[in-house]
Amino acid sequence: MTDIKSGINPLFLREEDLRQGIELLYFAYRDFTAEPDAILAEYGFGRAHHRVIHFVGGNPRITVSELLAILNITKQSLSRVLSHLVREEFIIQQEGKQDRRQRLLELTASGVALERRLSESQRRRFADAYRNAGAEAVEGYRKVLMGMISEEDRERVFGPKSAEDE
Amino acid sequence: MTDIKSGINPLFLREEDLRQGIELLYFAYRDFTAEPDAILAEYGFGRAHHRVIHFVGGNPRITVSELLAILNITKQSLSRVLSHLVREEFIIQQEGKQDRRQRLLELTASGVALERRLSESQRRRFADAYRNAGAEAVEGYRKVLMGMISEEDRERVFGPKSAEDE
DNA sequence: CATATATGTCAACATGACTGACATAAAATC
DNA sequence: GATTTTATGTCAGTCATGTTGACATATATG
Repeated sequence: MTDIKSGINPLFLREEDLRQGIELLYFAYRDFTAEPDAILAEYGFGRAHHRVIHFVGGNPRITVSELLAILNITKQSLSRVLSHLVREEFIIQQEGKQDRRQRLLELTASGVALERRLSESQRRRFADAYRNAGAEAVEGYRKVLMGMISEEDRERVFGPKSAEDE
Repeated sequence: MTDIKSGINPLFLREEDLRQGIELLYFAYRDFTAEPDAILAEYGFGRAHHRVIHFVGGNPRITVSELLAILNITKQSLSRVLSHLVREEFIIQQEGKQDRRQRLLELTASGVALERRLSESQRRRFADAYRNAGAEAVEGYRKVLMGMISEEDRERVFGPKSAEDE
């Protein structure tokens, strides 16, 4: 099943290597969230807050529904962390001008500061790993993971470079 | 931050690219757990059960403390899922021969069957991504992620099995 | 005007982490 | 042989973050 398909079965498709790939992803993800988790705890925030801060930071004036589509959680789940972040003034909501039902989300100054602090930790980790692995390896990392994520996410998050709506 | 340290600052260390690397890891991890989660739900199991099944499957006769060290959770957390898996006969515990305090863990026949089913889903995903990306990219993927995980995990999980790159 | 959409809220529940305290059997050590 | 340490388990409570379902309100759209 892992094998016979095109007749060719490259070495890196051996079960053992696939298993290694799986575990690498598991451990890397775990280690990569550890440091931000510790920072967030200082503020009484959790990983869910981080995600919101990350994507609002990267997509200023994003709508609630766009954010929900990216995070792929229910509005009730988002509501808890988002209102928490708004209450503590890390995020502000502004009424949309074209569509006044929308609450456009943006980081406040403290939101930006926290976002920087959190992402710095992760960027450092990536920068180190990238530097040690080299440019070619980075390209490989991208290729493999890009092939693993759903087309939906790929288009939504990595596809567009053009500004749209609003 | 996107630092100047060795004087050289390769293109792939630009903040934008580091951010892409971070998001790739986030989305890949999420998508990669989705299918197993659905399978597990059939059995009334969750992601925590999957981890136990995975590492017991890959390390037959593992002790509880070794498993705890790999999973990096408390014994109380492990206890809940492990006893569940034992009760439903996906895992058996055998008294250690040298050390009779130990409960060596092993998958039962149904445990193996479930492990196969879960890992098949993830192996397929990896095999596809690997095949599309090519051998060189796979090597890059490994290099980057290996550099991102803690030394502890690297040694414990990837050390003894396969001698890793230079 | 009628309906669809964007957002929010209440309430209940599940999962999987955590801490802290305590229990038992067996191994290791004095 | 007595004591201490280790491997494991258990009770009880808490927290973060996900879920479903029902309902509310303002605004946009046909």
